[in-house]
Amino acid sequence: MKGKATSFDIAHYAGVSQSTVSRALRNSPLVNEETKRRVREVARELNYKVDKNASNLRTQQSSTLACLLFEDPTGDDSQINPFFLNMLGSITRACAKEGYDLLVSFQQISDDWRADYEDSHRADGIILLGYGDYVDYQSRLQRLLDNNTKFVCWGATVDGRPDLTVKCDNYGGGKLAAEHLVQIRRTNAVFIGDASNHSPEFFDRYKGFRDGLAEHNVLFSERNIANAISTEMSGYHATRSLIANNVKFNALFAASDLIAIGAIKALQEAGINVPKEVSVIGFDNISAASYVSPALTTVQQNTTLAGQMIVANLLNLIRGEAVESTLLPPKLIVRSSTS
Amino acid sequence: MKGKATSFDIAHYAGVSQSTVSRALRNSPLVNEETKRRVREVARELNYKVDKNASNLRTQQSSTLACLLFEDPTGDDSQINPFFLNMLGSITRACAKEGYDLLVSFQQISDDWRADYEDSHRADGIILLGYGDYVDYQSRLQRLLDNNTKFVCWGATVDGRPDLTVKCDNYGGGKLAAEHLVQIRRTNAVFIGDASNHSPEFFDRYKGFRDGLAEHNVLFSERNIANAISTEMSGYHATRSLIANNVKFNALFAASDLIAIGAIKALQEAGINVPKEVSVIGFDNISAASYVSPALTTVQQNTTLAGQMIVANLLNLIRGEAVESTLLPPKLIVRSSTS
DNA sequence: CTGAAAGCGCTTACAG
DNA sequence: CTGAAAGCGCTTACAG
Repeated sequence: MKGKATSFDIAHYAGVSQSTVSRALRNSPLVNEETKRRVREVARELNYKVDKNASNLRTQQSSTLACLLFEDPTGDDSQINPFFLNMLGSITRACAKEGYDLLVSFQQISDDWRADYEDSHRADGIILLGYGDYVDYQSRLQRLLDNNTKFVCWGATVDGRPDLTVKCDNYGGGKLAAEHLVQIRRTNAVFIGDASNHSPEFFDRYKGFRDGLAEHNVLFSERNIANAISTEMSGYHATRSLIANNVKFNALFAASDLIAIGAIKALQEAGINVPKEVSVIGFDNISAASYVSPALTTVQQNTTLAGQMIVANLLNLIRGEAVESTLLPPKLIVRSSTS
Repeated sequence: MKGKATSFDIAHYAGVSQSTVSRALRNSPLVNEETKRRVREVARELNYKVDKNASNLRTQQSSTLACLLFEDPTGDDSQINPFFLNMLGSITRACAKEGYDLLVSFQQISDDWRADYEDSHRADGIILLGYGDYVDYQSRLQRLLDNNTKFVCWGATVDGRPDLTVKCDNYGGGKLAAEHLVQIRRTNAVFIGDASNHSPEFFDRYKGFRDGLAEHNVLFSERNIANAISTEMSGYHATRSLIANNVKFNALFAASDLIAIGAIKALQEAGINVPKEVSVIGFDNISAASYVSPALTTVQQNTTLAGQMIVANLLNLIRGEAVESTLLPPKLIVRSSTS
């Protein structure tokens, strides 16, 4: 036989019709057990596998999800935020568990999104991951909605459709950070990250932090915010400029671990001891957080659960079932960068 | 119109035949420019995308590669060696650049490989990533060969088919480590990792290391090998047992960065100063290597280039072109864990 | 330059 | 329980 075996080949050798082969391999209750056995044996012998293109074409679905991973604009070639790599791992696992394949695609946030996986029947639904400018993001999400594409976003909310988002309780996470600093009496704090509606996740972390301090009668001044995107480099420079501007503080809350790691570097270079002079808290709990010195206190996001919820919600959407807005609980991990 | 538009819908609205629509959208030189323009406009208006299942079925190819990522047997849910996550990132990028999609699948090394992506026409070729027991691995690779599946392996060689492997020059990398230790006069070394044909990559690193020392008349005793798989935990325990057994050494070469990071922890817990009393060298240059304290000297593998070569070689195999065995040059990155 | 038609390999309603 | 047949939406050889 030349080329790959088809269901007709199996039918021929098993002495049945092609329809019966198809039914037998899909384990249809209509088929006689003995017939099934024979068909399966021939299929195994000929190393036959159902052609997914044909089967998908016929059934009009793909048993595949697509994951678009947006990168930070700085995006040098090998630098992906490890947090998203963990998410990707968790999503892949969750897909496998549900019998779905996962198409992965890295996207420049600035490019036209290659979000046509669903239109081209290559995927039944799409997962959107990554930070980016939220304002720009919204119009594109709206376009996906208009096309009736099934999708779930990590972090970013879609106007009027909270069910399409899975995210960490960023506000609550910010509060956890504030409460910890209150407890260790380090309330003269700065916040590093974008505290604006361009980065709603960071903004929520900031608001939770500010409100958490306020609940203990600590006023947080907006002058103590230094803007940064989620990279080590950006955290480093933001912290340096705070120091250069003579801002006095004994605690630093960074919107992400990468920012915090850059901040620690800047502090140490300036001869400022962490945690003796400045306590530092990050957000995410990437693996580097436990390696950096001093080990970083941080607000953990449960990436395993996040991946599972994203996939579960997306599959429900695809099946046309109702899905609820999903908020995952953060958890404070105390290490030696705060005291 | 209900459901998604098809090429017949476009044909209807553009006033041409369906064949012409297909040709126009594939930019066939046969079609009149004005006709193309009209067809494309209608396609855009109706948000038409070619159905990939139909097109793949017809052309018998998928423009998709599959990447199987094997996990270490310890594999707790969220722990994937960051080195492979970087490789995955680089492979994804390389695929995108070539116009291919990437299917990602995590596999337990012990399971039956879900390597049927090619048989089911879901992928044109397969990329195999990850450490595992090489002896077990070989028979499965042989099965892929027997099925005439197009694939490329990272690290592991396939008997008689060196062209199917892309790997780092592990032997040369081991030598780099040895030469560095000779230079800083720390030649009473131990090796942590599996130095056997079950882990050919680690074994090569070991052999390069041993031979590199021998070239400078330093004899390396096999009793200075402690077995470990590529996890922090395993490196930690291996190092502890060396210390417990009273083995004396002033240098430690770990087969991977994760092992090295675990080793540093064990040394520090035992009150042994790194690098004053023991110099430590890892392998990979994962991002944690620069965060750990002291920052880890390591042998870097160029993951960006690796991903590009893997994809390039696989595409050549798929096209039926000749491919050469590919060995990537390692590079020593000196940080503060050696002196 | 364009169209009518065959066929890629399945799944499933229909008929028995 | 099984088979013959239609049809999923394309691409491309063939004919003009």
